[in-house]
Amino acid sequence: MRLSTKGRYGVLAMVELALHYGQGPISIKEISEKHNFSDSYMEQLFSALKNAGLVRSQRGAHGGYLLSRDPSDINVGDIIRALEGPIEVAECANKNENYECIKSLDCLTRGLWEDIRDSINNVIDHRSLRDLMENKSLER
Amino acid sequence: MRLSTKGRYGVLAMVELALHYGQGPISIKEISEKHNFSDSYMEQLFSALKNAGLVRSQRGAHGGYLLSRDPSDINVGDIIRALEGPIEVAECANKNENYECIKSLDCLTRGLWEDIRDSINNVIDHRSLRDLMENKSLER
DNA sequence: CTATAACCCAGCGGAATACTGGGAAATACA
DNA sequence: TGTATTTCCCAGTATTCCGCTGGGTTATAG
Repeated sequence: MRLSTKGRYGVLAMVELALHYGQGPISIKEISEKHNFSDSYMEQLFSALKNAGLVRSQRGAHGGYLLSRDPSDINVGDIIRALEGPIEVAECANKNENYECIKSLDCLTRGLWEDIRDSINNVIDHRSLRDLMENKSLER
Repeated sequence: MRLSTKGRYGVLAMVELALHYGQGPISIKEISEKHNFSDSYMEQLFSALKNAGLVRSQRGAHGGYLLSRDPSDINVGDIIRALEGPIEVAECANKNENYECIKSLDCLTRGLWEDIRDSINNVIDHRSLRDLMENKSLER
């Protein structure tokens, strides 16, 4: 039950961009050197983040990446889903109502997987990059 | 962010035992045939469940496994942790306070991983086998 | 023109996951 | 007493996925 490095590196990198927000682009090299990530691996993550519309890029010398909107407007869920796809604790939990296990015993556990998924989503969808910058926890 | 088959098969198998509670042992064969699991794989899971004290076994003909206590007294968290170890979303989230990342930027994300972990544990620790049998959701 | 960056794509090594197989020891029942 | 049935135990294996490497191309600043 672990997040892959994609999610972890990705969130970390995005926090980095957030801390620089409004101060021009940061290059992949800067980020990966700071955190000891592999350059080309980071590149792939940023490619996905860009496709998801979370960052903008600037090519060429002095180029790099920038957040595409305010840190308070990007939440961790956006980042993780861009990099890892939707949260899916067990296969069946994301299927539609007609999925075969609906009639079998499997269904006794299905609600459980859905609840776990929902609780994860609930955390990551209510935490913005700005919250992380300010080291804020979710008030509960 | 997926549970392994260990966790999924394991919970399912335990629900099966729960449905039979008080009616003698069920063999691995019965369970694995019903759900199309591999016999020997199931065997390994039950070995772990037994070590964790969640089931008792009865060897020989007409033997099998039984819950070691009432279904309402075994929760999903017990089962998943017995089979997969403790929930650990990111490495650092389960380290102690002195872990090195405490001073680095990593810490801005650490609370996040901990919150995700806690929210998962919160779900699985408040759902008993009896709840599953009765298809009860967590009231929220 | 040159250095520096993003971009793009293909492949690969290693670890973990999911599973197989064989042979023991215990128990029920004939 | 013997046989079928079951747990028990351990070792190996197939496969998948994760994390990463490497090659080259295109854009931009100075």
